[in-house]
Amino acid sequence: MKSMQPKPVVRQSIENRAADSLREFILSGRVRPGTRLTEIALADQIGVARATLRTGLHRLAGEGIVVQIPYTGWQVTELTETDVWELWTLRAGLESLAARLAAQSGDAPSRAAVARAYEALLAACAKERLKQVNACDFALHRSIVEAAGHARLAGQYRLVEQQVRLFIATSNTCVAEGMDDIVAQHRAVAEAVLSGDAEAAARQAWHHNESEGMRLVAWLRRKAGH
Amino acid sequence: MKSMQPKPVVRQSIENRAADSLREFILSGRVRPGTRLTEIALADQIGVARATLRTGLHRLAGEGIVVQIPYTGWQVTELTETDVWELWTLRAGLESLAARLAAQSGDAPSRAAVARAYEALLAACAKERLKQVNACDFALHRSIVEAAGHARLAGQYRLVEQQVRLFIATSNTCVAEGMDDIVAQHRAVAEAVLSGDAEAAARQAWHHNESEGMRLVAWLRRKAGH
DNA sequence: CGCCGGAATATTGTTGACAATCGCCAATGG
DNA sequence: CCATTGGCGATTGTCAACAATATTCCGGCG
Repeated sequence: MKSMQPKPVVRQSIENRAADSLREFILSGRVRPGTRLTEIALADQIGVARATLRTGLHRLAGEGIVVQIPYTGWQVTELTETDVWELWTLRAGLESLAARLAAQSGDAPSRAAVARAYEALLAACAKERLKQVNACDFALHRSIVEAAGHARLAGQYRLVEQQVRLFIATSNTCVAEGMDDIVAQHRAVAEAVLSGDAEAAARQAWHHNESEGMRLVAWLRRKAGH
Repeated sequence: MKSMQPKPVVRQSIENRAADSLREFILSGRVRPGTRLTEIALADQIGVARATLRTGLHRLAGEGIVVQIPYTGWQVTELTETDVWELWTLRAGLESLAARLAAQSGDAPSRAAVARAYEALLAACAKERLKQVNACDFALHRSIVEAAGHARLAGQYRLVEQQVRLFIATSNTCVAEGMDDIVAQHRAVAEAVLSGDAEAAARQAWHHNESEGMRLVAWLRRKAGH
């Protein structure tokens, strides 16, 4: 009877809590790319010592979310057209590998998770709720990567995903071109993974991310040409 | 006239120097996997304050070289059979992508660097100096990744490479099965990259790393079976 | 002798104070 | 007027001290 017991205390250092709080804040898009963040202000805002906050910031710098400017401050990462190309090609490469591994050796529970994530995406598209579609889109990608059963791959993918989130939250773009397009692109990947077709899964995962990345790069170019 | 000017002063924070010193120490193989490292001892050894050293350790933890045990100490990462599989599959995936990009769009200087690195590997194999062969092997791989012109890919590859180095430095194994094998495996990759054949480059880079990884996993299994 | 509980020890986690650096602005000199 | 220099303020970088935690050790009891 779990409900008869008090909930276990979650142990997490203040340093890690600070990093998590900062990450959430920055990935929310509420602070613009290039914004200077100072340790004194942030430490005051989240209620920890400055040195504790530094640990968090160093961690986010390692994740590519902030950039350290020595003796000056920290900046929220700005993502250029080249950065977008890099993120989407890297995401394509990592996901392609994950889809291949998931198709080859994903176990029944992880396959079920992929199937559920795909169904959730379909349902969100049917309701045409863009925010929910976006969340389900990420969740499907993630479920495929988790289905690969490869911790390092999942860890590296998470770093890329965070930067993809940062870009989407701060760039005022809509990644997809329509609900039908979203469904079609993800169907090919999901079906290949679920049917165990490793080659097709790898190819479709690559293609989906690559084409999305090229679309975004083109969007950035048009935007820059105003 | 560069020689008419004093050499620029290299600015690097003590925190970063500490991280570099620690990384070099650990990757040298002079400390065994699983060894507990304490902040007090390390800080004393490298001559910085403990809090400064902590920053360095946190950085290495983010790179997967050490593991943080809260309130207890830090440990040099131990790499299991699963870890080896992960490292080599991930390295294969990243290098496959890099080789594809290098073959597609590597510029002339970076291609020349790949060619030089390959020639250096051939020369080292001809002399049968294993330590030099190993260094040239890493250098060739790196040159291909740099030729991709993709900073994030190169950054993520570096993290994998460090852990590969850690494994090799601490595992008492010889990765290759002979000079002829080394040459043959690397020739296929180098030639595909240099000839601009993206598909072949990707395929050969994957195959080389995958087969090497499988060999190591098999070696670990034999070793564990004693 | 083995187990358990409490205390001690050795460390890490957090904090605040001092040292170092950078950027900006004003003053000075050519 | 423009370029250079110096000073100051705002921050970051580093350090040492205190707080918190986990492990080890020791003593007592069954």
